[in-house]
Amino acid sequence: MSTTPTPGHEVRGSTTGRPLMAALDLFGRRWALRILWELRHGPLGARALRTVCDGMSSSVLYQRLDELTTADLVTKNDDGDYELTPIGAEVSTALEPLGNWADRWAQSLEAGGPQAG
Amino acid sequence: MSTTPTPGHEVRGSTTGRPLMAALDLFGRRWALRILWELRHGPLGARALRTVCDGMSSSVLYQRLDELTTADLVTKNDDGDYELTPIGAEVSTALEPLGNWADRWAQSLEAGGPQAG
DNA sequence: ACCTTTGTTTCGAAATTAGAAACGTTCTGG
DNA sequence: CCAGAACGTTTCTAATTTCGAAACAAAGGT
Repeated sequence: MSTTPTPGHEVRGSTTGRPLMAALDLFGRRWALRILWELRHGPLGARALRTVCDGMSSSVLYQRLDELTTADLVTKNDDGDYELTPIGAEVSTALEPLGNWADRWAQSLEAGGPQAG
Repeated sequence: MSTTPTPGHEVRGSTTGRPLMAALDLFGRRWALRILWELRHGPLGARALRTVCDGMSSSVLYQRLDELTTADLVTKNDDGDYELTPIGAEVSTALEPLGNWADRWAQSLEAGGPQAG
């Protein structure tokens, strides 16, 4: 199967076809966000990508790569390495605030703790 | 089981404990991002939340709610409704650029198409 | 030709998600 | 207090997804 979520189509969890819902479906699949994140600094070969992703299973790697390629977020360059497309590169930019947020999150958990009132 | 990813701990897909990796694990679970998104405008009861999420299965809803609560992103208010915590509300803010991105993504797919050169 | 590294596919096992059903509680109206 | 309806939650089985290892082809180096 190869159901890559795309704007304008019904996706898992939403029938509206809104772009954000397609994005949330696509990015909600395991490792999808991570792959984009790891490619943000430049192209990587499949094996290298798997290594930086702490050894994600190859079957999932290729499935995600296929989805992300269909979604035009990732492409294979002339060297055979995977890299972000222009619009794919914008994802990691759009995700940057999330990186900052995560640090604040960590601090807030240290400070108050999840249970501490 | 109840393995809620938190900063400082080993999470699925990363052994470093970096906050972003914990976030990526937590948010990479089905419906997690969507729940935060749907709560961005205010509290919702469980049943209402399930409705706006296009009928996500209740078993997953409560599992996510549990994880997000443990992660201190969601809390249950005095009315019994679920709402974002302060740090949880910052997630949807941090996610806003992603909403804008998704619209550009949709346009870029319409314009060139995934396959079109 | 041989060994090594990389890219990719396949397959059974393990984990996650889906979906429906069920149960207790709360609220509304007698 | 008693029914009925809506809500919150838990539980169980089936389907889907992900894991993890193994295998094979292609490319490079010696």
